Amino acid sequence: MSHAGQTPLSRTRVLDGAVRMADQQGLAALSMRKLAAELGVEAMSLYNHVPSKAALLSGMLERMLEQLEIPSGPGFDWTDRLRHGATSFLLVARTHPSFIQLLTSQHIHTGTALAPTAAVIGIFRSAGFADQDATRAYQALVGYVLGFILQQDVGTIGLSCCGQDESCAHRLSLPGAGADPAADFEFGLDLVLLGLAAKLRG
Amino acid sequence: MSHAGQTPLSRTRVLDGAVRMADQQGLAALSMRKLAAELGVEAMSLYNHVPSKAALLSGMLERMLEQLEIPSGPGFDWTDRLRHGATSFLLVARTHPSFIQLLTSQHIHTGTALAPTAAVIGIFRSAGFADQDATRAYQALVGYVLGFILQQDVGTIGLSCCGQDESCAHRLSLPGAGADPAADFEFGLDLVLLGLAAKLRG
DNA sequence: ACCTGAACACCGTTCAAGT
DNA sequence: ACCTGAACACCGTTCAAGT
Repeated sequence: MSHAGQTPLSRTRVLDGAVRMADQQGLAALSMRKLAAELGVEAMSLYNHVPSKAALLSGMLERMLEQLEIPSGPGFDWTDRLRHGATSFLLVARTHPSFIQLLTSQHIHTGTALAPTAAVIGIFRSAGFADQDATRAYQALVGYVLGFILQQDVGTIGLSCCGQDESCAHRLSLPGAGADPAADFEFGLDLVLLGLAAKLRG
Repeated sequence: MSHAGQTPLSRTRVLDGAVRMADQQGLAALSMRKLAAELGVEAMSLYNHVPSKAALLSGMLERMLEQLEIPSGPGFDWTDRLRHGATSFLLVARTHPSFIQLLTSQHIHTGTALAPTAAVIGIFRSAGFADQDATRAYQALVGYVLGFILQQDVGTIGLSCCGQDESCAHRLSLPGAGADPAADFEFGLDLVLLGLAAKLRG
């Protein structure tokens, strides 16, 4: 028999398996050989559906980027649309702990990869920001969102030395950090969005 | 002879060599074996001065963190001290392209590693922020700085497909991005610092 | 005390061979 | 068209041996 009689391999099945494996065991534990084993197949079979490990990682990233929700329709204030987009970004990062690492190590130029960027720029444009200001607003907002998540990840990983319980007080010597992560995130998000709104008015 | 007659190996020489190698060829190209070769020594000799590759990476990160300048003395407004610290962070990231990647992959709890965090928290405290607000201000500021650099790195690397010249217009479909990176950085930095200052006033 | 060389258990990937 | 198995050039690291 060819592949133990299971449903045949496909790019989708390979990518799904890779994402699941990275979610559960971390990106460092993901190897072509181990992924193949978990799919009940030999390592080299993967190369029929994915040209290289780099392509596998890019495919995983694309799958995650597709999960971003950046509302474009009417019925929402531009700040609310960006707030929704930022929260969606945070959610994807929580669901897929390798998201940020993939984002910063794989460089893809497909349509689905650039769509979120184009969407956010579009929102700033329609809000009234001119070319360069739209770009700077984009960089400020995305910078904050990306950095906050990164920072929390560092804190979380650093925590692992203290056992499973999150009651580790000195964490990063930040008093009261992590008590309400969502509120912490929105504190800075409001700071940036309100600052941008003020800039737009005057 | 023992090591080709050169100056003897030491932790300092090993770390310096590793940082230089990562600066020039990227973190991915840094292996114990290649580092040893460049130091004119056998791979296993490194283990006399560094217990593991993870320890090597942590040591490199510590060396970079020591280069951060966060002024604590008087004669400066608290926003100016933070502005200086943020700019210093940007400089270290430019000098050592692996800085951010090391920061997010190595978790160290030594004094020199936590000093910058403590310094920034201290500045917010002395400016008048209470416990939780100081932490949130810290997260907002560091989040922005970290994320902006990350974002620029992604953009820069993405550029590599267009050749050496930076005249690649569509980059990340950001109009006018990269024309004045320092000004772009300060745009968001001011946004955060001015927002925090306003919050402090009431 | 420090450096070496062989060895082990891993990697990603090529290539010739099978069906 | 797709899967396999052996092979190649790499990894980090252990261990026994050298000086």
